[in-house]
Amino acid sequence: MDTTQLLKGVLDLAVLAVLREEDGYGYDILRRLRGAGLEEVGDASVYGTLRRLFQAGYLTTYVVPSEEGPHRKYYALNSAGRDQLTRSGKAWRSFASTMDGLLGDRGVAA
Amino acid sequence: MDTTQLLKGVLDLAVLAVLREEDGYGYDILRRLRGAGLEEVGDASVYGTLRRLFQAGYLTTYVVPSEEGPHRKYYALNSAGRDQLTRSGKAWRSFASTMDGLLGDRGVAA
DNA sequence: TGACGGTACAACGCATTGCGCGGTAGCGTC
DNA sequence: GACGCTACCGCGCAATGCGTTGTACCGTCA
Repeated sequence: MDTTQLLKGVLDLAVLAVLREEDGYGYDILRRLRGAGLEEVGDASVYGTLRRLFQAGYLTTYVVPSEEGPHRKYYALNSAGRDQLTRSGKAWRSFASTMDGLLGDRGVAA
Repeated sequence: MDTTQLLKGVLDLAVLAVLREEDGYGYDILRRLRGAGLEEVGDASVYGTLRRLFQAGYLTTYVVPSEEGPHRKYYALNSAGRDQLTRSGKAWRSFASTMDGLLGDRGVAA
């Protein structure tokens, strides 16, 4: 099972979705994603995605020094990010239902 | 909407699913995929995927000369291909439901 | 004190894979 | 005989997730 390829193009959406609930920093987001079921996400993927989303203008960021470890770079959704989350969410649902149609109503694995 | 990245890792599954119903040749599969909703699939992607799946041992192939055009290279699922279709289908459903969970039960776009 | 482990971030290069573009070729039509 | 549809393929590009390595902060425990 290679979740790697399935993640392509959806990790952005997953990160945006996780940030919708609450600001977060990389390491934290990584754990939230894994906790949600995406257990095979690599840390480098999350950090890279965050930088990409930030550069695309979907996130704001601020550094919070921690007294119990290294500093934490928090990321937060801005309005462009929320728009993007809505758009990507719609695209995902549409795509997913197309795939479900292709796989057959009775289910491939049934 | 960039379906390109969403397709990554799912085109294999889509092609296998289309072939489950009936043998097909590249150009035909392309039209079936587009008809099913994957309208932005490029022809090169389909031909490449078919070659990859064949090389992986999931497909058998045979050439049928056509009297109304160039020859057609048909592809058919073998038992390994059907197994793979089942596995990939399960992986897809599991992944999709994880994503749906992340997007929230009430829906992002609601 | 210093070795270890957990937290936290980032850079580098690799592998996969979908796509655009161009090319070859058979066939019918006008 | 130029065009257009069918049908297939090769080449190089771009996007993106990942493994690895490196940096650095902190507490614990020997």
